[in-house]
Amino acid sequence: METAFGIVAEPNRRAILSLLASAERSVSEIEGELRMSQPSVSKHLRVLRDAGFVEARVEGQRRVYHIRAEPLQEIDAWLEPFRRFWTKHVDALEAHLNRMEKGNMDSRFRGNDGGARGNDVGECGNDGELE
Amino acid sequence: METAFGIVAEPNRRAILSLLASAERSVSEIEGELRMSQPSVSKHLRVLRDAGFVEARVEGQRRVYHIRAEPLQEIDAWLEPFRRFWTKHVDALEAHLNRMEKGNMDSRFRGNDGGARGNDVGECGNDGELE
DNA sequence: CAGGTATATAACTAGTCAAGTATATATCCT
DNA sequence: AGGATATATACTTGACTAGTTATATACCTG
Repeated sequence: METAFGIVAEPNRRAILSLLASAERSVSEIEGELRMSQPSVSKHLRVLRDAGFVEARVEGQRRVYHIRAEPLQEIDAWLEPFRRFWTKHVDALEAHLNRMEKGNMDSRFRGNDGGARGNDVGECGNDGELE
Repeated sequence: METAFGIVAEPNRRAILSLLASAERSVSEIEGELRMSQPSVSKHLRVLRDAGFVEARVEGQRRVYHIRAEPLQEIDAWLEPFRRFWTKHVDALEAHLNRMEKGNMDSRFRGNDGGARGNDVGECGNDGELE
């Protein structure tokens, strides 16, 4: 499965990515934390690396793997046309914004108020329902 | 493949979803626009329906399918811990926020500064998965 | 009711893929 | 150098899955 979606379809691969999301790790660390066999980890990492999800830094005899953004962004981008299906209602929006901003804004951005960006909004009447 | 990711890994399924993102359609309409065989479309729709991605409304002899948000939101939520990898830089952040807010912010939220929300992050959302 | 249209399902087939076992390569340590 | 540690790869096997063909079901129209 060549596409980013196919790569991420594998549960162990998602587990590896989630693990690396918090901090980079070596193969054996992943092996230990996820309770998978070493060849399995290596093979998944190979797939992830080929697809650009992760990158390895050689450090002695270990390879330390870390996340690369691009393929994940691709998935994020694909979701775009669908977001209107859950950002229509206020509470859903708020929840989503909470999720979005949580832990991402560093102080550099705090002054830049998040709400007032000047883009075309029009109304929020959510008319675009299909029919 | 039970998980939302597995469902979306199939290219034809993504094509169907993308099609339905713009407007609901009947089976034969999908069949025509995507150039796939009717049984194939029906089978994919069955999978998508079972997984909650779409819902069918019976209309005469046609079944009109439309998007349901939940499973897609689930994928969106999974991406959360990774967004920091591309929202670190200003322009990327701005672009992302633009995408997020466009058409979604109503006046109720304009005053609410975006950066200060405080809730816990925890770590990787769904580890206990493997098998 | 008959014939046509729209959609769903069944059975089979071929391709894909993940896990396991065994082995190869590379680096560290003494 | 030699042994231990860390990681990668080869090969096989079993499971799953998408597509096709054929058929079933439901609805609609005259």
